[in-house]
Parts: sequence; structure tokens; C-alpha cells
Amino acid sequence: MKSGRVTLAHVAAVAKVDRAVISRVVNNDPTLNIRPETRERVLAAVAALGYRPNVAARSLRTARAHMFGLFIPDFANPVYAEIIKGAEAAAAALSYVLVTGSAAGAGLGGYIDLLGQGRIDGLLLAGAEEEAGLLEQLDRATVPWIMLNRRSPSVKRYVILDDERAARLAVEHLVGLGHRRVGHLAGPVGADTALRRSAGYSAAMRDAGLPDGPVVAADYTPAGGAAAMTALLADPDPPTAVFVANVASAIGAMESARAAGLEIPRQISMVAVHDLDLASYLAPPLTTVRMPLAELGRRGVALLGSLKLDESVEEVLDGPIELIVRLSTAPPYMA
Amino acid sequence: MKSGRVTLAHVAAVAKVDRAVISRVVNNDPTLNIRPETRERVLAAVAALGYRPNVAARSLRTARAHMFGLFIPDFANPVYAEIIKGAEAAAAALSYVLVTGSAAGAGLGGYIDLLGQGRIDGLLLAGAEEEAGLLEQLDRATVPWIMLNRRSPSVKRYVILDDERAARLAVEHLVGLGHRRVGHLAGPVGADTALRRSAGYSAAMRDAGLPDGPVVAADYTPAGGAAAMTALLADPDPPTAVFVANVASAIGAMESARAAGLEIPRQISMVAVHDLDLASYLAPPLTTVRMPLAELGRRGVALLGSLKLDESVEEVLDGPIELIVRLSTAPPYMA
DNA sequence: CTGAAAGCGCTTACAG
DNA sequence: CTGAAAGCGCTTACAG
Repeated sequence: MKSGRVTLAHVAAVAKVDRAVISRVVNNDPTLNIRPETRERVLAAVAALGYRPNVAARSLRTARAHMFGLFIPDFANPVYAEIIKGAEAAAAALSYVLVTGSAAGAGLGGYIDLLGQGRIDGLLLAGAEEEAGLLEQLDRATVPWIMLNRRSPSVKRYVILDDERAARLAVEHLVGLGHRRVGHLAGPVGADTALRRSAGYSAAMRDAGLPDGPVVAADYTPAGGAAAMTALLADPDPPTAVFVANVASAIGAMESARAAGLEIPRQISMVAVHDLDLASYLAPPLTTVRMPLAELGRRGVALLGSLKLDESVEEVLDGPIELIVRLSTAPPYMA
Repeated sequence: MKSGRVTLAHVAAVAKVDRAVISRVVNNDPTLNIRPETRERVLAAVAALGYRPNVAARSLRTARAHMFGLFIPDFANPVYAEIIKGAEAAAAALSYVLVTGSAAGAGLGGYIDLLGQGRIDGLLLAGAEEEAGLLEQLDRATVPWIMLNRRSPSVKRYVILDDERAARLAVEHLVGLGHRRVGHLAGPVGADTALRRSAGYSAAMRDAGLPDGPVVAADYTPAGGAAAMTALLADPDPPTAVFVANVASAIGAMESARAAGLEIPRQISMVAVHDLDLASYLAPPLTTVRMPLAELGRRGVALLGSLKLDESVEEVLDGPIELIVRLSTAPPYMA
């Protein structure tokens, strides 16, 4: 029995009812009045033949693909892995399929094209660079789309995390340990998350009555963090602690600190945003701020399922943000 | 102009030809004889209206979804990121969409169900655990599927990497440095890649005229590596070097070695399979063996595109495997 | 060189 | 309570 070949007609023939009835039983149509024994017969035939509704036919008829898209820049970034996990779970709960794509495929443009083809019923854009014409392309779309973890000035469709609060938590931890000269490895220039984390850093410093320490922009990669940390340590008055905007940057920054002969945390403390499994196994284990990334993915999908086409969302996700203290932070050596 | 709403009929009206002609122009039907000016008119109308063929209608008619599936256990494992990247690129080259899913979604069973629904034209299974009934479910499928990076005794459909060669390369490097007592952190029991890497380890040791050192199984995670390394170091005659089957395990193993007071590489050398960006930033930077993972994904998709339904594949991918020497390996201290 | 027609497999408003 | 019918938007063998 080749399962892909069984159609409603086959099931109807076996169950001795019309195809319409099979369809309504399979889809749990609440307006269907049916004798229990008929329903049983239908279900038995469905099971016996291994009937699976053909998605293409259903989509054509209902104009719904039962699929959502999620675009990310790069699968290698573990931050997205967490987002995907939440989005996948939420999609599965709605009986939707999540198709996650990165720039390595057809690119963002090709991805948005899936909307035009009717392949997906909604699109989540996580950390995508803004390219000319894409927003325009999106605006012509007939299905909802939402930016994840990133705002854009011209767009009233996003859900983000409370990056400012995360940054404050990290800085307050450092200040609480006695640090007064606290540097900041900010994210890439122009990145929305970087802006918000930097704002949190400055706010927390101000609240503590301290001036900002040295600030250097760094890509969210080990290489970016390494280069930025080297620059930061060249400051005439180097900090005793650094708040790093991203954990991948922090991994590179730790290496630069070691290369400069600094012992972590004795001579320099470090704390970074986003917790990874890996953080416990670094040398020394890295203090981090854990953000609800899976929840972000989950929420994005839920919104896609409920949002009206022209409805706007501007949401800061209210989830648990917690400091995870490991061994990369300590009181300043010469406090 | 809502792009999702333009159909062949609209384009046909504008271009003043039949819908069939539009379809054949859009699909580059080679059997179509058409006057150049007519083709121009059609193309102009397509562009002007922003026509995009409806995928559901096309799939229903042609019984092809133009979509491939890739199932992985977990997006957080960076090894899969690399495979996805290659698979995405290959799919895009075929104008196919790749839908990658993990166990966090509907699970492998739900994933295989996509086949039954006609949603995908082929499925790649990367490192999936074998569950009862799933192979049976797959055998009923009417589209090709292939196991990636993993064989199964009952299945003649796989493409794998040359794990044995990778292992030999690593062990020969250690032996070349002068190590004679070489331990092995093997992968999880039952994992096919682990078996092949262990075979390579033993073969290389035998070729060097050396007996196997202590061998401990370890999950492909930092935690698994950490636990296994602790066990291995308890050996009455501990090794001066360790070949670790997986880079994630190695990260945990390095931490255990440090915790045991061992300096890497002075007191113990370590080399692991799979290269990551991260490896350069560990303390010390980790010597690895780089495997062609993206190529594996690419090859899997290419096979899906060309394989007959009942054709078998048993392929060991012939791609570059190279040792990347960093600072975690050195001659033994007391050679 | 171009058009008319059938049909892929569903869902749904309607008839009885 | 169940069936007959239309139609979603395409592709393709065929007619002319």
C-alpha cells in the first residue's frame, strides 16, 4: 500500500459514504451530524487504508499552506538554535510545519518569495539585515510577517526581548562586586540588540553614579570579540571588568585577555549576554545572562497564528531573565 | 496589487494569450514554439502583474512539492549547522526549498508524515535514532529518503564521511609527536560514527605497533566528554594523549583535564574530530580534524534529486579531510 | 504557432 | 443525517 496514493475516493468507496463525509470527519467539522457507527466506519477505513490528506489539494482549496517560515542569518549561531526550538514546538502545537531557512539558501529575497508562491502562511524574520526593496516586497505580501529580536524604525511588527534589563543585570552584578571602571564590548554598529544592551549598560552605570568605561563595538563572533577586546585593553585606563554584549564575542574576548597576560577573573572580570551549554566549560566558566530565546520563537509563531494582516505588534517579551554566576567574575584585585 | 492573488487568468487577459501559453513560457517549456514578440508580451505581463505561480496548484497537478526535508536531532549541535548549510545551498540550486526540522517539532514520526501528505519529495535523515516502526513507515513512502552520516544494518540508503580516515589522521599525528600511550574518548555506544572512528583509532595504533590505550564512551556533548575524561584519567596507566571522537566532547574533556590539574598539552595532548570556529578560541586552541560536512549535506540533496525510488546508495563521501594543528597537541613531556 | 479541455484531490455551501 | 456539485490554480496532451 503506497501511502501517498490513497485519496478520499478510495476511503469513500470502502466506508460507503460520500467523500465529503470523510473530509468532514477527518477535519473534525463540528457542524457535522453523523451517526456514531458511521463515524466509526469512516475512521476504520481511514486507518485501514493509511489515508493522509493531500496537502497540495487542501492548500489549493483553502488557500492556507499550514506552514510558517523562519528566516535566520546563520545556523552556526547557537542563539538561533534556541529560537528555532521554541518556534518549532509552537508550530507543531498548531499542526503547522516550520520551515527555517538561512542566507545560505536562496537568501532573504528568495525566502520572501515563498510568501508570493503561497507556500507559507506567515514569516518570522530573526536578525535579518535590512536590504533595499525587501520591506517593500514584504508590504505587498498577503500574509503576516514579524521581526524577531530586532526592531526597525519603519516597521511596527516586532517582538523583542528586554535586552536593556539583561544588560542592567550584568552591570549591576559587576558593580555589586566592587568594580568602578567597567568597560563594554558592544555589539555591531547598527544592530538593534546592541543598541538596547548598550543603553542598559549606560543606564546601570549612571544609576550607580559611575561614568561609562571604554566602549568598543564587536561583531557577535569570537573573532569580532577578540579584536574588540584587544582594542579595549589598549585604553590608557583599562577597566577591571567588561560587560560583553554577546557570548560568542566573549569567547574571543577571553582569548584576547589571556593573550594580553591577564588572568580572568583575578585581573579582569567578564560577563556576557546569552547562556550556552558551553559557557560552563570555558576556562574559566563564563558568567552569563540567560534570555528566554525559546520563548521568543514560541511567541513569534503564536502571533503569526493569530495576527490580522494589517495588525501591528510592538512587543517586549516578558520572560525570565537571569544572571548565571560562574567563575569569570570576582571582586576587583586592587579594589 | 496583492501579489498572492494574481493568477494565470489575469496574466492571460493582459497578454491576450491563453493561460496555457503563460504557463509554458514561465516554465521554459522547450517544446513551445512561440513568436519572440508574443513571449515578450507574456513576460511583460508577468512582470507588470507580479505573477507568481501558486505552489499548491502546481503541486496538485504535477505531484511534486519542490521541497526536500532534512531531519536532525538538535539545532544546538553545530555539526548539523554545517550540514544544513550545504544542503540548503544544493536545494536552492535546484529551485527546491529545504525544510529542516528537529525533534523539538513534531518529532521524527511527525516528520516522516510529511512524506505521506505529499509535502516533500524526499527526506534526509541525519543522525536520527532508530525508533521501532519508523523504518517500516519509511518503506511505505513513495519518495526517496537517505540516511546522512549514519548507516543502519538494515538500510541500503546512506551517505557517510570517511570517519575512519579522520581518526587515523588524528592518531598518526599523536604518534608522530612521540606519544605511545594514546587514549580514546569514543562516541556514544551504538552510534555509527563512533564505531567507525574507533575502528580508525585501533587501526592506526596497530599500524604504529602500539597497543590500544584506555577507551571510554562519551556522548557528543561537553557534559558527556567531561564525565568520560574523568573516568579515563582514573586509569592506572593514564595516557599522554587522547583522541576524542567529537569536538563538543573535547570541550568538556579539556575542562576535566584542567580540573584534574593537568596542563594541556604539556601533560596531556588532545585532538578531536570536527573543526569549529570556536576551536581556535579555546584554552588552549584545540587541534582538530576537519570533515567536509557541508559537502555531505550538498551530496545528500543532490542524491535526493536524482535517485530512483527503489535505488540503493551506499556511499562514503570522497572529500577533503584535514588535520588542523593548534596548540592542544605537543610531544609528550617525559618522552 | 495558439487555444480548449480535462483533471490533480480536496473543502464547503447547498440540496434533500 | 448524507450526497451532488462546484471550484481552488495550475499543467499537459491534444486539436486545429
